[in-house]
Amino acid sequence: MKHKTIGIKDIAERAKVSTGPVDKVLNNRGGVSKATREKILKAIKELGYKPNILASNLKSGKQRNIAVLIPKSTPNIPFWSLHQRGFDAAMEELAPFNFNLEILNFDQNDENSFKTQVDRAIGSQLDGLLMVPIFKKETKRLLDHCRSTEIPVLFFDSHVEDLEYTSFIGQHSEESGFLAAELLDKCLTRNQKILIVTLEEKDGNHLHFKKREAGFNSFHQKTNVKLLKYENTTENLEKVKKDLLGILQQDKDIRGVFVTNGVNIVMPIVERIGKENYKSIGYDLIDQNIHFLNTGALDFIISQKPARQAYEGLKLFYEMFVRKQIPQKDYFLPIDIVVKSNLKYFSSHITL
Amino acid sequence: MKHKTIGIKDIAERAKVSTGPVDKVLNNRGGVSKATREKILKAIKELGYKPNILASNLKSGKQRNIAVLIPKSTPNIPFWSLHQRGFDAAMEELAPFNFNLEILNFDQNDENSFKTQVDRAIGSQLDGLLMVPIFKKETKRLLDHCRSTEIPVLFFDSHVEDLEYTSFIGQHSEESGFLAAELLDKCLTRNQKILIVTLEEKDGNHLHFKKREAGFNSFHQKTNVKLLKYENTTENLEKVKKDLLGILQQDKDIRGVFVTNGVNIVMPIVERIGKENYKSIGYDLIDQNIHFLNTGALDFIISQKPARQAYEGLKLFYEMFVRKQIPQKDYFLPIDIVVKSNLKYFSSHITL
DNA sequence: ATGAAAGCGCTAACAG
DNA sequence: CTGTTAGCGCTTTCAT
Repeated sequence: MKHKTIGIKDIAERAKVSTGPVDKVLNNRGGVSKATREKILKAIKELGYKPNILASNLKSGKQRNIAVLIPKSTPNIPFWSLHQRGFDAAMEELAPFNFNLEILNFDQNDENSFKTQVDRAIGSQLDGLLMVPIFKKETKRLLDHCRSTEIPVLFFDSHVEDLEYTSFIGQHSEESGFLAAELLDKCLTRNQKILIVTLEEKDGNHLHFKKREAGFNSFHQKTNVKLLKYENTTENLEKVKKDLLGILQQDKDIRGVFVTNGVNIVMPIVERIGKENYKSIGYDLIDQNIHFLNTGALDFIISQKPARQAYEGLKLFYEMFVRKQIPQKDYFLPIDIVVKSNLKYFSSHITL
Repeated sequence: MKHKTIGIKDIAERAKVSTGPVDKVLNNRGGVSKATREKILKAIKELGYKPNILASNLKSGKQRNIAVLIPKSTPNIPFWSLHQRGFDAAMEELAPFNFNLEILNFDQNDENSFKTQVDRAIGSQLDGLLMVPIFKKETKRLLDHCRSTEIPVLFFDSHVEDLEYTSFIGQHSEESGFLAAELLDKCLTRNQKILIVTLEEKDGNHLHFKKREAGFNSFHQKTNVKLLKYENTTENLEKVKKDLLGILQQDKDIRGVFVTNGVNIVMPIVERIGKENYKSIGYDLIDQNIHFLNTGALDFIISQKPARQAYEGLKLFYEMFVRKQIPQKDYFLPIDIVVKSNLKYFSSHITL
């Protein structure tokens, strides 16, 4: 069954022009008189023309250069290495379309390193930019450049308000906190208290943590559950540990622990006192955290789905460049709940 | 930067033949002498040739006919309507590659209707078959036909042992049951009992339910938690309801409810007695179940990800036909935990 | 501003 | 069995 495809030639014929102008109209390249443009658009509509992306990409065969501005992974913060799987998967899938990825790493605690990479991005010949917008001022500078050169910019991981970007992909942090609260609530009784812990890198980007906490609190506005809060930097870890130990030992009504960041530091203390006394929840599927899921000390992990963010980000460029679709503004990924029994699905390479 | 692509011509040149035989070797079409075949394969390897799927599909432009053998959705069992979203998404994404879907519905309680559709599938000109293998005998007949005509067959939703199929996509039912047990265990104390409920259609396919239960039991081999079990068909619903009400009222130590099937029938009874007394978990994101998640009567839903199964199934055919990849045997999708707070991500059309 | 025409890399039909 | 060749639908260059 050879479904008669209508192509650029049919349009040309119908509009009584040749294929040259038709192509120009289809790709908004200009250089077509108003009159013929009208005729062509009319023919396109009448014939219900759908472009053949295979033919179009076969002919042009052009490279699409995508730069990825992402913090570098460190032994302490291996989180940023989790994205690679998604980049790899997408590149593999998009291989026929000549995507070209340049990863630009920076130190998330050092604005200068960010600036350096922003400069490199501005200097290179880009078709698209996928970035974690950690530092606002430099991000704005980069964004201005991209706007003037019409390069689409996708944010991932972190959201920044009132900046003009193309699209965002990531987790809704408040909702993840709200979800965490619901989960702990199911495991605890009403007279039990919950400790909220946030441990921060000294100069880091803490937006996520605040939002998670806000979401958590928002759930508990309707309950009478007592929430305690401990917040500190990771500069003096010994003090942090002593503090936490003290808090948990002193108040035996604390039975829930919500860690917005640094769950791998908190869990050894919980284990010391007795993991069977606590229900706990933390973020991110890094090995240090997974360990405590396996020992049973940590009950839940909420994943930000870094690999999926990376994968969907690149696919979004495919949608834009190859399929000429206009993306939605924001893509909030599903918030996955990971426990010991379903861990393998999320840590393995099976799915993203 | 024009990365010099090596094509079929380069191979021909290198092997001192023309493109004709090269194409035949690449596509295993036969009709090539052993000697030239060797030369060509050598050249392919030496040059690291990668086929250009754009060109290949542009030229051949052939239709791929995929039949989908799936139970029909009914008001009572809307589950089978959830797949459509996945089919739609995949078809949209694969539009350039001329896939053609034929949905063959059957009554999952009527082997005859299945047979009818098997006949239709055998009679039509297929390139691939995506099916729920409910009835073993007829499935085998269809499989034999497909093997002899070299049509790849993907099973989804249900797994059938010792049948030769290409690949399976779905949920690992035992593991989902094990997960359910872990979740309830987090919410209950050791002296509380759990009721396992299975409600079956009279002639249905109950493999999933048994496996879920087995997984659940397997978790509790290491605990001292008391498990009770209630199993019945949905033929006499009044009796079922009376039975359940009796069981729950009589034994106030029952605080957990695990429903392998029919959670929408069980939950009204839980609500009647007092939903705050129970932690409960059931399967499938159909509206009737979602309702109880929203009222707070049902704590967890495990989704089989029907839309994702449908989507991945079609994508697998894309991998096979277009990208000429050989699929793995089994794809077990991640087991998602859905609670009230993250429900919207799984019921909406955002992601699959 | 428009038309004509040469391919992109591959397939498939046909001739040798 | 092997070589030749005409396109697939679109982009792009060059001439008009």
